[in-house]
Amino acid sequence: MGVSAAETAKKHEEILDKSIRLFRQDGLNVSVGEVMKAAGLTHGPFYNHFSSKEALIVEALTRAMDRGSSELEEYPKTERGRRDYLDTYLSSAHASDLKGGCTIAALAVEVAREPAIAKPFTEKLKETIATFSEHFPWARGKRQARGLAIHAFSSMIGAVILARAVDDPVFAREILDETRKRIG
Amino acid sequence: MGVSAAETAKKHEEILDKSIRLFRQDGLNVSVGEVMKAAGLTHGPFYNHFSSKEALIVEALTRAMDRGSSELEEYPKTERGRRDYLDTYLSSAHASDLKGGCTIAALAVEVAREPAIAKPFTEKLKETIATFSEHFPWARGKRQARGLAIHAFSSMIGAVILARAVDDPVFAREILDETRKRIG
DNA sequence: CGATGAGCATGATGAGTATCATGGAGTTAT
DNA sequence: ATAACTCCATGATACTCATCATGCTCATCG
Repeated sequence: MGVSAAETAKKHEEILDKSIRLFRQDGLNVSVGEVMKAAGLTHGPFYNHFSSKEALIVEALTRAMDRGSSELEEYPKTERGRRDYLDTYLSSAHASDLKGGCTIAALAVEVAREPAIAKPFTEKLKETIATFSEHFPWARGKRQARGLAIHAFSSMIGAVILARAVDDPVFAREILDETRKRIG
Repeated sequence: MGVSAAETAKKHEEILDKSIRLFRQDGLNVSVGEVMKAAGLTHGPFYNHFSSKEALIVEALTRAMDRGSSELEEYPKTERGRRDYLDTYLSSAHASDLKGGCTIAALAVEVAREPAIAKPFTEKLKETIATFSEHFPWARGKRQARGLAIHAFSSMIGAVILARAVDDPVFAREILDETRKRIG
């Protein structure tokens, strides 16, 4: 089954997109076979696309975090835009959408265990914090924008992680709402 | 090699203690064999102690979170005690000690992926939040102690998780310090 | 249009995994 | 003390996994 260059490129994209969803959902130990199945292929051709599973992880993680960054930057720099972003991030819908949600919240802990992927993660997190402190300047003029951004972002990450781990929807929502009230 | 009841009980404890350290360090997919080796046994007798790997996970997680709770309660209810607790939690030493550190920060994401263990996790987290809002009443009298406790705890969890995932010690410390400055 | 080569499916390999089966040794209840 | 029982080590079973090898099929380039 020879395949055109365009289709090959499309499959490559597909592997990346499906894999990051699986990684967020089930963790980095999702098997190569599952990734390929999700992309509509068998396990074999994986190594025509990536040199190893670790290479896929690095590439998928980098891309996903890039997307997260540009999504963040797309939000208008108005008060309203910021509110929407925070509302969305701390929504029950986001907490329920592990697969499609924030990559940092889903995978940061596993990154800590796999130092090989820490470098791209660190870069992207720095960008995110920078964007945050630029566009969400709660303390504009107080020279504390960055510190406040770090605190706000940490609490958002923590809240989503806790809300997801919790069995009780009321408690989960309380975590999200109480956090939302206190940032931005 | 028959073994006395006392030694058996001790081995049981050892399996629980070593396993939770391994789980925090490397995640819940640490193998039964590794756990048993860490406890000084071979893989076989595992099923004399636990009915399944999942049973071990539930028991180890519950115990670890109980310990975390009582540790938290042990801190004196003085201003100084609270400060020490927060300083310790948001220290570089804690961030570096994945194995021995906070179970919630290490395993919450994996709990979200393994609903079987969500119930004990939820119970223990509720206790933790309750203790927090009782003993760390930043807003005593304002009727917002609980909300503030949730926000503070979320940001602590998030900060430790991010600091651990990050490659750059200066950035990691910044995350911890900026968070520390803004709670309690 | 014909040769080349990339990407495909199938299948093999070797390592790791959870769990169960077996038999021995010492502890314990009788 | 003796019998029974419990926990141990070793080994077996039946997966699953990452990675590599093979051969085929078409897209692409000359």
